[in-house]
Amino acid sequence: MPELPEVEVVRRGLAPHAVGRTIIGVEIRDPRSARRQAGGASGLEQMLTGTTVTAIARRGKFLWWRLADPDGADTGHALMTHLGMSGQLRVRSRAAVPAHDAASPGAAAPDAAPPGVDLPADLRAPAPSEGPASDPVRHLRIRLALDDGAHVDFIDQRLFGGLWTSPLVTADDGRTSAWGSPDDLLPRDAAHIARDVLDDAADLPAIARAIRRRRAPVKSLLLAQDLVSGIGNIYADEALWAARAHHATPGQALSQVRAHRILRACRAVMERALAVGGTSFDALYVNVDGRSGYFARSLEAYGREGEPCSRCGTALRRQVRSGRSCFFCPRCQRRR
DNA sequence: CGGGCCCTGGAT
DNA sequence: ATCCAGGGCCCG
Repeated sequence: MPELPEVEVVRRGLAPHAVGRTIIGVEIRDPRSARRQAGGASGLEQMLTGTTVTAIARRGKFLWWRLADPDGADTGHALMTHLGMSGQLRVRSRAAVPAHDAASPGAAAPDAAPPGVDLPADLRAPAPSEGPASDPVRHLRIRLALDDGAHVDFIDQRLFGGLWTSPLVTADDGRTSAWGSPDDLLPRDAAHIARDVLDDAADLPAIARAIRRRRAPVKSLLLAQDLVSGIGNIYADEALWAARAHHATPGQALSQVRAHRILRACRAVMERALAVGGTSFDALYVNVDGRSGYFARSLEAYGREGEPCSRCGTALRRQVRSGRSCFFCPRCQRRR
């Protein structure tokens, strides 16, 4: 499940392949992955085709591509990417396309290619029904063809993510809007997202004060992306474990010191995850599967119900709150 | 502010 | 055959 560190790994992996490239073709194999696009699938094709990527930026779990017209002027819209639960972006150079990935005769419907774009046969996506359920190719939803022969595949098994364009607005604090952003502009659809804990412009003491004004359980406040962004269910549990805080403690019940400590724990766990995520990176494969690297080894709380707490040996417990699992140590993480 | 919904496929 | 996981958005 991609949270901030995984999305940042994707940003860093995508940028060197995409920045400076022109999008010459857009193939939407499942319009549900473009459902947030005004004008639907054809709207997305029209907005992207012929534009040049000038930057890849990220705030929280939202990733966006800055786009310029052929004359170099900013289009005023960004290509938004959200990975949701299962989204991946994969960059493939033309040479790296596997043989089975090339469309066999008759595999792709005649109308699969976008109007006005003649994609070479080896750049066309395979039919969605091909391959076993475990094959990521089966979940290829959108393919962007770049002018150097490479393409970027958006793969999303559970369809919670998507690609769509959003007009640029100005960040209200006037600072650089996000990691990788060249200026203070950001997409309107990301303007309500708070700065994330790795953002230099994030004011952790101010966020701590905001948490302390709220009555809701601290974990649900950590997950509120308009308060502080980038934290998902897994890293929330990890940070609360590290800060020895109980997920159900009301924000109002926290001292400023404790609230600040929890936020610093969020930052620390994200930094550690990002450092590990970088190791599983491959130049031609933008890996977003966080489980493969960091998750297997470093999780202290998440998914470890019944296992001993590494600090005190007490069996970790699991509770369901608001439909989400909370893993915690009943001894280290007291509700206060 | 909590719950339902969007989705799929692996686990039970 | 049913349940469950997850992020974000919309509803009440």
